[in-house]
Amino acid sequence: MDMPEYGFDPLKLSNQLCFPLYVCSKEIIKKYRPLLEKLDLTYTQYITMMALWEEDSLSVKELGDRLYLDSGTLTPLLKSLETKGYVTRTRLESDERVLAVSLTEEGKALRVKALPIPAAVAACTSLSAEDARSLYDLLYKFIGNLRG
Amino acid sequence: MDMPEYGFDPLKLSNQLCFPLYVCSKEIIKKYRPLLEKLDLTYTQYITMMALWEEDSLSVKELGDRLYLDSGTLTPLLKSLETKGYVTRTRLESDERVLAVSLTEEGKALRVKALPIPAAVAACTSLSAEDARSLYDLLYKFIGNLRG
DNA sequence: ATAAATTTGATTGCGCGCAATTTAATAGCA
DNA sequence: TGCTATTAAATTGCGCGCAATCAAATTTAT
Repeated sequence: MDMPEYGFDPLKLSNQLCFPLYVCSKEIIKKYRPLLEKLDLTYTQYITMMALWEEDSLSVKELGDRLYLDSGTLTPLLKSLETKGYVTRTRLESDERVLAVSLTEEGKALRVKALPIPAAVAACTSLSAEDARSLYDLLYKFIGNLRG
Repeated sequence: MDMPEYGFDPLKLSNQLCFPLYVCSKEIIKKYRPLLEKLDLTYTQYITMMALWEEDSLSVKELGDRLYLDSGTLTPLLKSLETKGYVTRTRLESDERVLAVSLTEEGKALRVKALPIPAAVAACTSLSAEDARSLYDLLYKFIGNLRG
């Protein structure tokens, strides 16, 4: 027989922290889509390019560490970026297990077209600078705690 | 010819707000996986069940509005939940376009097995109560701004 | 030197997530 | 009454996201 319940319901959607995280992530990525379409990139491809714009020639492993993605996601994604002509994939002579991913000239040039994107997306959100900063800090605190 | 750049780089991964959102969402859902496995639910199925535990018998449309999901995601997901025996799918006589999703007895009973999950996940995060509250509030502020 | 363990990446398979299209049913209106 | 517009789901197709497995190369310990 069911007992009546009082007070806090741990299973209410509005009592979850994960649910708004999940929604925010999806909804904000949705804002990127029309902008990235012009560059022929998906969001995951975009952050991969960002990692390479910061440091050209990274291994799949290094990319995975920085982007929190594994090879099951990266391998087909990198092949797709190679097909688009944005990156090359070359195995190291010194260690044939390591696949080095590097930008092509076209891939490097794409960065200029991507430059206005962050501000364009930020314009959709209308969070104050302080709120955005707080959110940023809390998210990284969260990630830091999770990694273990 | 390239100009040297000074100061803020809008395309640095560490200058993005979306990236840590995306990572947090994925990493926290990863924490749910082993817990939900025991209930034979994925995370998306879990939040669908949560919506139904809150209010039994919702249309696909209502579920989509509450969960920020569309029919392309929900239709196969709900068929899967039906196959597992957790929900039924019935069209309304009054309006045959509307598909009512309702809990079976097994689906209702599953709630008890799910009760300890939120606390178990919260234990992984070790955010203080105040930080969790701040994060929660900022995320909903963010969602509120995005909906337009 | 050689066997065992580790590391790196590829592959496979499944479940979203979503845009676009289609089908069916209802509501609004001349 | 019909005609149109709208709404609700389903369907299709593609790209992740990730667990699990596999193969190859390297490191290590004996």
